[in-house]
Amino acid sequence: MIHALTRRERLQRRPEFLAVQRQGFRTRGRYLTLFVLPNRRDVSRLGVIATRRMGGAVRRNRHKRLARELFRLNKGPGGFDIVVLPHRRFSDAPFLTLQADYRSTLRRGQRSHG
RNA sequence: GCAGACGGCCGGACGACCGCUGCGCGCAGGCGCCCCGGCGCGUGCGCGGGGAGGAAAGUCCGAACUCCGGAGGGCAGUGCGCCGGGUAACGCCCGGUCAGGGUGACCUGAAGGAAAGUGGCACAGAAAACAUACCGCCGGCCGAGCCCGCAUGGGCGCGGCAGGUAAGGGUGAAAAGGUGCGGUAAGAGCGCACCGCGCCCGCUGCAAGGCGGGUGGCAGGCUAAACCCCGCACGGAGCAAGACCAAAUAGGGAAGCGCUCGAGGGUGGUCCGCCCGAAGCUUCCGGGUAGGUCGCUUGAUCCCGCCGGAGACGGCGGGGCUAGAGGAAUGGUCGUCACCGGUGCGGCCGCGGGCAACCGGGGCGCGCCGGCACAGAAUUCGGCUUAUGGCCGCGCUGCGGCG
RNA sequence: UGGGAGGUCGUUCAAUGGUAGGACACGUGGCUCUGGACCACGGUAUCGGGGUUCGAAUCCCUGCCUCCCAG
Repeated sequence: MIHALTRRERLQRRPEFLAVQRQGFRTRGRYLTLFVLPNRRDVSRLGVIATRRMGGAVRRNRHKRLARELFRLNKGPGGFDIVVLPHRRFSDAPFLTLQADYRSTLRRGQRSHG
């Protein structure tokens, strides 16, 4: 199932996040910032940054859920670690707007890695 | 109609598609262990049935549970504090009492003790706590003066001395009851009436208290969310508690204390008691491991009915199982219908103004647009507090209008 | 998740329950040809809301924010 999202497709540990943020390519969209790094695997993996500065638990959960949904519905060929940093107004935008923003931002990030 | 008080309830509904999670069943295949067939842990697919809240929040109280030795005694410390009841317990809840606030329905209250002791009360003021007397008021004695008078004498104000007073003035948040009448040299509970206060008695209430009568002319400022006294309660930590399995290293360096005259430890105050206890113990530096299972959801539980009670709540009977994740799931898109707000349309209804055309605002209907709060379980309960969208009540209060 | 500590001018520190005070910074004026230094004057604060008290930065309750610790 190409639209599934399992635990293997997630970044979980802090060293993994730091590697993507430091070595990956950063592209900034209207509602989010992406860090993209090739990972030599057959699947892509997702990590979401939801710090306390964004708001309470409800808003941070919503950011994570929306980011997962974007990743799940827009999987490319695979082989990238992607870290999503939502911006402040992220969860106020309609989903289709976010999806368009995500797609164009991700395309720029992946093209930079050839 | 407007404003308000009180109590209770809900926290959008349904459907389609795509996902997440752990439980049960079925299938496929991986790793580890050994007694070679099982056990444990993870993976994928299919089906079935579950999957956030009234506050899950803040972490302000109380408990359950677990470990610390069986939680012993004194001191210290902390918390609570009208009365009766409820509860496993509480700082919570119910019913009452008193005090304060509000026109009222109602609301609020850490509400024991100031004649056990200690402390504090700035500025102002004479005086701020076993009372005193600044400006005053009052009479007496002494001195000198003036006036009236023939005179004994009388009057007026002034100064001094020793007193009597607390009415008036003034200060302050607060000055030894308040108001009125009598009384007096002036005054004063000095006397009287009413109110306040203390004591006694009676009736009433389980009690806090209430009501009534008598009596004393009046004890005595405020502050205990100041120290404190009295009464009651409290051992300490917290699910990262703790238990088990697996893995891992080496007993490396420095300083201090101690070797029976006893260091140190036994979950943190201190002393006593008790226990362990010796060639080591404490602190710092350096190094290793940081994976899994249980605890983990059946409980002071939820729903319904009956009974007891004024109520909080309790008892009995029947039925239900209602999240257990773990860097952390409960999501996304679309449609229909509710609810709220704005706007447009004209069909209808009734109201006010105007002779009328018409104007104003209201309800119903249709269309469009927007909104739909506060907020996310992390061991589990009982409360409190805070945040927040609405609904309901033949109910309650005040004001205004009409009949 | 659990356990603690603390909020005072713009910054950093004070203040037995009795007028919130310095230092640095800031503003104005003086001195100087100008600037600095110096001198004089001035503005600015008790995290919010209640309560106790005659009186609260201080005591009590409650909310908000910040920081620290962990097997």
